Amino acid sequence: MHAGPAKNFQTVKSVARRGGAPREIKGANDRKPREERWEELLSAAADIFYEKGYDATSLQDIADRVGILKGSIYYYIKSKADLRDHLLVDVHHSGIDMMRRCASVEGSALEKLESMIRGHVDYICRNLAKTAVYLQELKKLTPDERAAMLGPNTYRNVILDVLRLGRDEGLLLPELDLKLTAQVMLGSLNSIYQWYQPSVARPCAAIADHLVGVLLRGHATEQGLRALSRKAATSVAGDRKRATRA
Amino acid sequence: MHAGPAKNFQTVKSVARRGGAPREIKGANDRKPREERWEELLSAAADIFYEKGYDATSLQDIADRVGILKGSIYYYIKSKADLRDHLLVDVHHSGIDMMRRCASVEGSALEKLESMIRGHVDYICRNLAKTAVYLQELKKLTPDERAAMLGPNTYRNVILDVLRLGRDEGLLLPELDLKLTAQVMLGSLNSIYQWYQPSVARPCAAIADHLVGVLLRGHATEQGLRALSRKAATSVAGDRKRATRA
DNA sequence: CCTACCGATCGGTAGG
DNA sequence: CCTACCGATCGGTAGG
Repeated sequence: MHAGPAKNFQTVKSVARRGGAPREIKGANDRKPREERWEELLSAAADIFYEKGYDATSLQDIADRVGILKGSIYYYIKSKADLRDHLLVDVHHSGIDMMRRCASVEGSALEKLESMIRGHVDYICRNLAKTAVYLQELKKLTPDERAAMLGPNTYRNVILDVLRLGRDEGLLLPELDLKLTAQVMLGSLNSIYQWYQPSVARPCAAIADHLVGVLLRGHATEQGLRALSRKAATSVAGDRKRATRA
Repeated sequence: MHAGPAKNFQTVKSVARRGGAPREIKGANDRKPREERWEELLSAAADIFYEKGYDATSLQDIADRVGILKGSIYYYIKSKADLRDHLLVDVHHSGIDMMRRCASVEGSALEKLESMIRGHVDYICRNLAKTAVYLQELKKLTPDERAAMLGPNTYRNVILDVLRLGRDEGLLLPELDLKLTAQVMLGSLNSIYQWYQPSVARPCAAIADHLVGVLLRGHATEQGLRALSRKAATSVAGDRKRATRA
């Protein structure tokens, strides 16, 4: 299943300890620092949860991948759900932070939106396993559990704030239901994890470009699109101009 | 493989036949006809798979909901996976059929596209549990398993065909990568199952309207949008015109 | 982190 | 469809 060193080196250890000699005799098989092992556990858990799903993953699977015994995992966690919750909280906060930074770039609401789209697509592609676990397992929690675990901040609200700004600036179509818009935008971006697979042929940036184009054209006013195309050569509106010329 | 349960209804039948008397002595506790029970099983399975996920659902859960013993489920299926596969195949074929019918409406590619969007949104909202199970469990299969179970036809290809038509008609932006476009469109529509919950406040049709608007504006040429707005008073392009005027 | 272990539950089956 | 059952595995724990 995985090629690693032999796993039961305990006897050697106790012998070495009793002898008074430094216990790092076996080098490669030595215990790792707590923090390091913990990171290994989190990342192995994310990978296997991604491959098989949380429920179908046993602690045995995770222990095997990391190279310890199943029971030893309880040296680090209190329950299987505990391991999952650590992942959810980590992903949530790092993702929301990223989204916030993107929302705070200088420029119009459309430029903020473009930055958020690129940031989110990039984040998902770079953290496929963790994002997938996050999105899939979050749905199984009740709203109360979710709020207790992650706090009141949501991706949807970060997007919604920028949408409201854009509407006030006259850059977004006035007939849009902004809450629905935020939900659909977020869903469209999130759905990437369902089909994306790292590939040279279609890099992550190409997907981001595509989504920026479709979503901005889909929601912005003519005025908004013109303002955007006046600015950047790399922007969507720019792409559209170029394509139209060709 | 998926044409309903095997047809060996043995014991009870033969007893009834042999005795000649009607076997409906116990009234409330009576066995239901095989087909009826089978439908109950499929629908209970879909609901519970949706609530807890396939892996976290035990056959005991399903048996309890239907009111039979766990072991008795094997009168209808050969394995737990068998039950899931029946659901996947059913949803796939009924969904693809619906999509095909939408794609064959008279009119331009944009009108076909609008019909497909409405049809798919409606299908998801009306079959939330089954769709969710379909989308979630399908991802866990290898491409080979998927092809063996569902055949070569995919949602993505039905959409792709219409997109190619639209590009040839000059109704879609020429710079679009159509395969990527089909994938993203499908993902955007599918993501509805992640957050939709039946509600009077925001009916399914409002979501469909929104997506038709965003997706058509996001992908169509000016010419395509104008042609569409010339036709229907309820179309998106019409909405945009009205909004711009306001 | 390992040893050694437990109760509960799981999918599944033989036979009627 | 029920009775009666099984081997395997699961999450988890006491104690070092």
